[in-house]
Amino acid sequence: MIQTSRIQTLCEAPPRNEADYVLYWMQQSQRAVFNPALEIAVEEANARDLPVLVGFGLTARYPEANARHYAFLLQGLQDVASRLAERGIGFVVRLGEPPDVALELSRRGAIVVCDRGYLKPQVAWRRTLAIAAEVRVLQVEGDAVVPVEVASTKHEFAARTIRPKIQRRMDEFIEPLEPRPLRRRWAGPTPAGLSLRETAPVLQALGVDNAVPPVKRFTGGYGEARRRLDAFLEDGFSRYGAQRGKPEAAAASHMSPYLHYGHISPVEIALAVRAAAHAQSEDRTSYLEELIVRRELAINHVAFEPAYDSYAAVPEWARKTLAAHALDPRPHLYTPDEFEAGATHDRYWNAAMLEMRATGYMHNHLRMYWGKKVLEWSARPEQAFETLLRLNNRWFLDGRDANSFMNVGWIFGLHDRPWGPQPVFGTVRSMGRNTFRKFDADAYVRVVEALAAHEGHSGRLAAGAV
DNA sequence: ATCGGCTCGCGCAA
DNA sequence: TGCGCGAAGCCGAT
Repeated sequence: MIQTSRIQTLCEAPPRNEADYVLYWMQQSQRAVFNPALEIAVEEANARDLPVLVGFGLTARYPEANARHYAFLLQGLQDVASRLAERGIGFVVRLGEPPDVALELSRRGAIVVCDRGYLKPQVAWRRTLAIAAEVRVLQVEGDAVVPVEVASTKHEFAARTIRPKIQRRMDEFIEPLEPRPLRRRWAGPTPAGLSLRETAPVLQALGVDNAVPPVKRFTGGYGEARRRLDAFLEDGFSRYGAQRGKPEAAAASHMSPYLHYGHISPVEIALAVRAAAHAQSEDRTSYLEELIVRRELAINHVAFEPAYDSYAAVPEWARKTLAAHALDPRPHLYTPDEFEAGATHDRYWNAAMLEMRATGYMHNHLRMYWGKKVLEWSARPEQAFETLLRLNNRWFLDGRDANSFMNVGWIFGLHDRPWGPQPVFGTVRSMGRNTFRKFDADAYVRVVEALAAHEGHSGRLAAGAV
């Protein structure tokens, strides 16, 4: 049963009688497993004795998109292609603006089903289609556990304000989703589209920024996401409680890039975590807190704060105190390029930057330290915000996510409380060397050097003064 | 090693 | 209107 609160009608036009298929316009939920939009499309098709066609619009014009992001995305689409073929569902990927691709394919469709995204470009795409479409368009929200407006109808101030609202409702939404039997398999020729057999020619055709190369550390797609999840639950989860604060221990599940591209459903992860055999109940609780409460606080932030991608999204108390300290002397001052090059005096900070550049990932706790230092070592907080957002969105596989905007905002006080005043930070929380009391920072540097070498980065980190 | 103070605003109890 | 409390802070006193 798919909860009706996951479904919204974006275009009220009647379904088309003379149609060849039901179209699922896939953009956010890039998976063929545990995808409620896909299952709704199957139900709609079965009701009309039609096959299902899944269409995906691939644009190189998405803000800040680069070869790293697209290689991962295309691996995910390869996984989608093989699973849909097995299930007898048609699949076409076309170059173009997603709503244009969807509109074109909708002309032979009885209805259109799409998934939901929360960022401004994703919302705009769906609005564009909804205005132009000549058939009914249904949106199915499959990448949040609790649909955004069910959790809250306003911008939440902090985790503690949204937590009870989510916890009250989440059990209704943590339910299995079985694939529906398909009445009619896709039989005709597949509409013209890109071949996904090889990703390199597609990257070439897209002409995306090659300065940020693909990574070996993470391979995209549902199959890979599920394999990692199972390995984590078998092995890592038993160490999660004790080790999760330790970036050098690799005790994390690394689901964030997969969640960002919709390669795996958060509901599927939540079910698996609840069922995990060797887990302590505390570990389950803290994992679900991050997966659901924290992640959906980020979704609430981008859904209800239109300025989420600018410094204006930082709460007023924090902007005031940072402004009052804008002229404080900075003991170290770097340009955005120096940050990006990992050329600071701080060896541990540089290691974090190298992990990000070389592998597209950074441990959560280090993301905080790393970000707080960019605030501390930039000439102005507004500039630090821009630097952080750019680095996040450029190098992280999970960049350009709702979480990216929340994490950057948190550095400046978003969803946080004030603390005793410090230079530069004012009453915004600062972070310093205490961070490294909690884990073996030198071991972390060695881990990063090994990971970077595996990605083809030569040489060791410069010694640095710290 | 541990503890209190620093400081703001939401949301609930009253 | 008062009060408890919050993403993992820092500093100084004991």
